[in-house]
Formats: sequence, C-alpha cells, structure tokens
Amino acid sequence: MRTEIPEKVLSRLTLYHSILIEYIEAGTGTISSPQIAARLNIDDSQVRKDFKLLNNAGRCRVGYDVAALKASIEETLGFRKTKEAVIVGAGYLGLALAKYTGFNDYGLNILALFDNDPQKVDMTVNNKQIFHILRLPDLIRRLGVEMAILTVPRICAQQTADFLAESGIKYIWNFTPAVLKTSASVKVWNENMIAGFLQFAAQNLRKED
Amino acid sequence: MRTEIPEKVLSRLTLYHSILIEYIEAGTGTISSPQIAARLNIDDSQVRKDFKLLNNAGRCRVGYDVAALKASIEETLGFRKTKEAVIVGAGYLGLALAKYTGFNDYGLNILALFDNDPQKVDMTVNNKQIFHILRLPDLIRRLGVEMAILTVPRICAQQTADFLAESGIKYIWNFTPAVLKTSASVKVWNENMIAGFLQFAAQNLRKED
DNA sequence: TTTTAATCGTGATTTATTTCACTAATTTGT
DNA sequence: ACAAATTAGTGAAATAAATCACGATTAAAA
Repeated sequence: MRTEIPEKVLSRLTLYHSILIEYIEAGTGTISSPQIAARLNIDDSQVRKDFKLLNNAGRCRVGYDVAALKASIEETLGFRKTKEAVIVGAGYLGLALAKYTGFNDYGLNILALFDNDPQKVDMTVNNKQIFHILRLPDLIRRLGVEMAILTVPRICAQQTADFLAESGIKYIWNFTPAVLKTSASVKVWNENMIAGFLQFAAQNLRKED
Repeated sequence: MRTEIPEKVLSRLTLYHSILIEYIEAGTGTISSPQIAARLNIDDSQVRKDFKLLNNAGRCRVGYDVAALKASIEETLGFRKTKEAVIVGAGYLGLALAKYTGFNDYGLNILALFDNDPQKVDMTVNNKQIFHILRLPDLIRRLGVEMAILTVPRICAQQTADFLAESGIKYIWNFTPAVLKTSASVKVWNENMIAGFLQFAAQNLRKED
C-alpha cells in the first residue's frame, strides 16, 4: 500500500530530518511548516504536502510533533533496516568512507573492503578488513551482501563494475565519475561529487567572467 | 548573453562529459543523441535540446563531434576557470578530498586545510599544509580564497560556518549533514552523501520488507 | 467570550521538465 | 542517380513539480 515517493521528496526528507535533529537537540517539541520552509527557501505548502505523503498530520496553530515527524521520516527512508555493503577500492576515498562512523546511524553497515593492491590486503580499517579483490565473489556470497560501494579510479570503474555484477552484486553506489554500463539486474546510484561541485560552481562563480 | 542553464541540465552535462571521455579514449570521433540517450535511459530529444542550449550543432545522420562537444561542456561547466578553495576539517573525509588529485582536472585547486586539533597542525597532505583554524581569517584574506569545503563533524558545522562567514568566505561546499543557516551573502552547496545513499536505498531496497 | 493571528490542509494555477511526433537533412548502399 | 535509413532540430502535448490562494481550525490574547 505504500505509494511511491518521488525522488525530489526523498531528497527533501533528508533535509527535514537534519533540521528536526536540531530541534530535538534544542528541546523544541513542535515545528511549523513555515519554519522549515524558511530554512530551506521553499514554499511552506510544499512542506505540508511532503508530510502528508508520510501520513503525518499537524495541528493548526501549533505545527508538527518533532519526534513523531523524525520517526516517520526515518521509517520512510529506512533508517531502521540494516543495509550491508562492502567497499571496493581502498584508496583515500574508500578508506575515508570505511572510517566514517556516521553511516551506522542511517542503517548502513560496512563489512569489509576490497582492493587489488597486495600491500593493502589484510590491513584493518575501523575494524574492517581489506581483502584481495579476487576473494570478493566467495566472500559476498557467504556473507549475503548485495551492495558494493565503488571507490576505484575512474579508469578501472567499468571493468570492476562488470566483475561485481558477475559476482552477484545487485546494487552499486558509484563514487567514480564513470557512467557505468550495467545490465538491468544491477542498480546503480551515482554519487558524483565532482558533478555536484561543478553545478555549484557554474551557478555561483559564473559572474567572475 | 549567456542564458541561465537549469540545474537539471547541468547535472546531465556532467554525465554526457563522462561518456564523451570514453568515446575519446576509444578513438570515436562522433556521437549521436540516441547513443547517449540509451546510456542514460533518457529521451534522445532531451539530449539534443541540452546540446542546443550550449549552441552545439550536430550533423544529420552523423551526430555530434565528440571533441567539440566535450570542449563545449567544459566551457559551460567552467573547467578552465581555476577555482581555489580550502578544506575546513582535516578528518578522514577532509584528508581524502585533499589527497584526491582528480579535482584539478575540473579546475578545483585546494590550497590548504584547517583544523582545530593541534596534533594535526603543520602536517602536510599532498603538498597542502594543515593550519590551525584560527589562522584561517588571515590566510584566506591574503590568498584571496572565497570557497571553503566543510568537512567538520555535524555537531560543529553551524558554528564553523558562522566563523567562515565572518572570515569572508563566500561559498561553502558543505559535506556535513547539517542544514546550514547562513546570510544571503554566503552560498552553500550541500553534498549530502547520506541523503544520496538513502534515496538509493529507499528506491531500491524497499521490496525486502 | 470574542477576537486575533498563526497554521494546517488542499484544490486550482502556474511553471518547469520531459516526451512525443514529425520534418528536413544527409550519409550509405543499391 | 535513387532509395532507404538514420539523425538533427523543434513545435506540440503530456507529465511532473512548485506555488498560490483560501477556507477551516485552534491556541492565545483581549
């Protein structure tokens, strides 16, 4: 019965969530749609419509219950469901992600890392072991892991993605700038940080021409 | 005379760019809109309209010139303009970004890092020195830097952003999950990786309920 | 109690974006 | 030279998203 929530809305939910955490830390029990809208520079009716989508009712003249709203967003975004993943590519970015503890709060549990550099193999990062990439097919099968976080250099991104697909990986969170070619059975989410930066730059630094 | 290019289009431009690099590496001189569209699962007329926005003409029955198109996209996205920035927060993510050499290809030049941990001060990462945060106001003024990449823990994100604003920073590329409160004179781009992940998870891992 | 002001909920409107459908051009093959 | 097929270019239609506008509600103030 859960209706499909548009990507734009999901994106806003994460921002609402961040604001709600602030309110909880400040001990404020309710929040109104105009308050949230002002923070995000969006229309307050949009905020209300988003909350409606989560079946979250507010009270006139008062607003929404912060704790209930936060719980509702976490439910929708799946914070509670544990999602296990491995990191493929133990370079700087891969290691940074492995060391980042914040993911756990969002239900992402990183089990191990893989790399093709023998020097890195068997090192441990944040209690997660680095394995040789060739051990990936066997290990993910035994662990039942379906998601890989891809942090290899762009130049070998496609061949690594092919290898992951063959190995049974179903979801790739792609941190490389490559546009991966995959079969329909493998879902890819592109976290193109450079793209994000360029959008920012193109929108803001343009006037310096 | 340059018309404002919508964010959606900018986002696609970065994907087109990545595909064009592949074609150049493969030695292919031209590319057609259906080819690109197929890779990205979008409509081919959309691709053509995007290129039209860049004043890029194609040839019937042949397609677009790969090199010219790539140059045009780089021009639009401002690859050529050097954009200088400092990293604020020398944690794992800050260090990973400092070590990442790919940014240079996109015109982003990271000059230095800042942190409040005395242990880290004066260390060097990828030829970039880590300074104490208190030296930031003076240094960015002398270097003429207007952009900061914020990679501090969420808990101190807002106070750091306030400090950056006071110090004269005009653009913040925010890697923290916090929704920053800033005056209109400071532009913020949120690179919320967790948001990206959650969108991915909510869209794909939902069926396991 | 009555008034006032803030806020929710939501239908209607507007705006933005994507897709469709078709024409004109032009390369390739016969 | 001609036919066939592919592709660019683009206006029209459809879809999606954001904003507007306003009635209903309700807490707080007069």
